[in-house]
Amino acid sequence: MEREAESRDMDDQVDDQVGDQAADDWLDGETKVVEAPAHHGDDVRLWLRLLTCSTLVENEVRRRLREEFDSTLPRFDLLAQLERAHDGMVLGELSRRMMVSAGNLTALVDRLVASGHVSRTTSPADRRVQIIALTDFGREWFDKAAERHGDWLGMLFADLPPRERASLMAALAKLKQSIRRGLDSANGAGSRRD
Amino acid sequence: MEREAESRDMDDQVDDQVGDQAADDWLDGETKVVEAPAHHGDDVRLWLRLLTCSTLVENEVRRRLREEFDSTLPRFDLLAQLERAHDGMVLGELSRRMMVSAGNLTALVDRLVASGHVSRTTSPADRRVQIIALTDFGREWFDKAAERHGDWLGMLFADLPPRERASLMAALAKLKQSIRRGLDSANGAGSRRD
DNA sequence: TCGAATTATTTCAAGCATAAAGTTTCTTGG
DNA sequence: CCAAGAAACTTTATGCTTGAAATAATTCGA
Repeated sequence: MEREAESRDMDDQVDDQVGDQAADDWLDGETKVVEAPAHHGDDVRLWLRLLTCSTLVENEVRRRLREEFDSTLPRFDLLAQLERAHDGMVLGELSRRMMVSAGNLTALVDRLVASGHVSRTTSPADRRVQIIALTDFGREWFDKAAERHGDWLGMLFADLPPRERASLMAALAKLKQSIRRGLDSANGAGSRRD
Repeated sequence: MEREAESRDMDDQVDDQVGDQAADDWLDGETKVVEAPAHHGDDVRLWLRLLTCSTLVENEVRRRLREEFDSTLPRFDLLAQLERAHDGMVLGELSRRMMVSAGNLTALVDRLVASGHVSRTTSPADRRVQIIALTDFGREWFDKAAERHGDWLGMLFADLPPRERASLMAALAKLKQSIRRGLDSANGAGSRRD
């Protein structure tokens, strides 16, 4: 078995000696010999490193939102999605973009309506549809928070050399493509529009 | 204000025309002129891209853990931490490694004790301390789950070209360093041992 | 047209996560 | 020795998150 429990924080101290031996255990074109338990050690390490970085950033952003704005990341995220949609956005679309379940949003939107940041309107065309939109107050609030949000990220990423930054952006784009393809092939090859 | 609400999913379609004009608004070595609201557009884009990737992976791993093992990511994470600690691990250490609050773990450990995956023992040396350890059953379970976990990641990352993979690993290491430094300088410069 | 299927959202139960306050136990300085 | 303080953990209140089931509205086919 693979030992993958390297503490998410120690991943750069861990000795990387897995050595992909699982080239391909095929005798001919049809018979697989050993059902080789390919280790995927590199994959796990990559994932843990990615996860560590996003957790660190996420926790800091959460902390700051709470301390400076007495708010939360989901609230900020939702307003951020709405910020460009000047005519509001349908709840389902919000759900897809934020990659969270619709059931989740019901309560979140409730709270944001209660605090005056967004409005919720039933679509006249289709009475099933809820349209969520920023209020003026919500927009003002978001503008302030977004500026600080940028500052925090700037601070966190300040020591990343430009070279690494560029290659990170490029590699993450490739990674995302790979993930999407992986999701498509594994699960139904249904149309991915999100 | 910066417009940063590019849907986390559309970030590679978005036209990147921010154009870092905020070089440095200094007249001499002492006086900052405009308190320039540096946009940090690149920082935000980098963050959103990172976040999208980890959310996609995380959601898929959660889904699979639930469907194939009727389990959750926090449960898996906790067992993964324990897997290497053959004499168990103190709850506080677990909390630090998993980057979650201790209060959170109390209930999570309760459930894992109830399901027979881990044991919880009060340290004889210090009766405040709780030692959490894998049971045999927990270890067997984890071994199976970890193998599948590796498979899933292998599938998701399969289409990532080796070149990008290498530069991603390297760049993420740098990124993590930058984040850590950012956290240290912003908040207290207290000793970071985690 | 009318009933079945589909779509959009809400409700529900359970689990995850946090910060702040509380409890128990240890440590330490006087 | 013994209080003050620190440390490890738990409790509490609140919010986020999910999947599954329920509800309501629309669409579509016969």
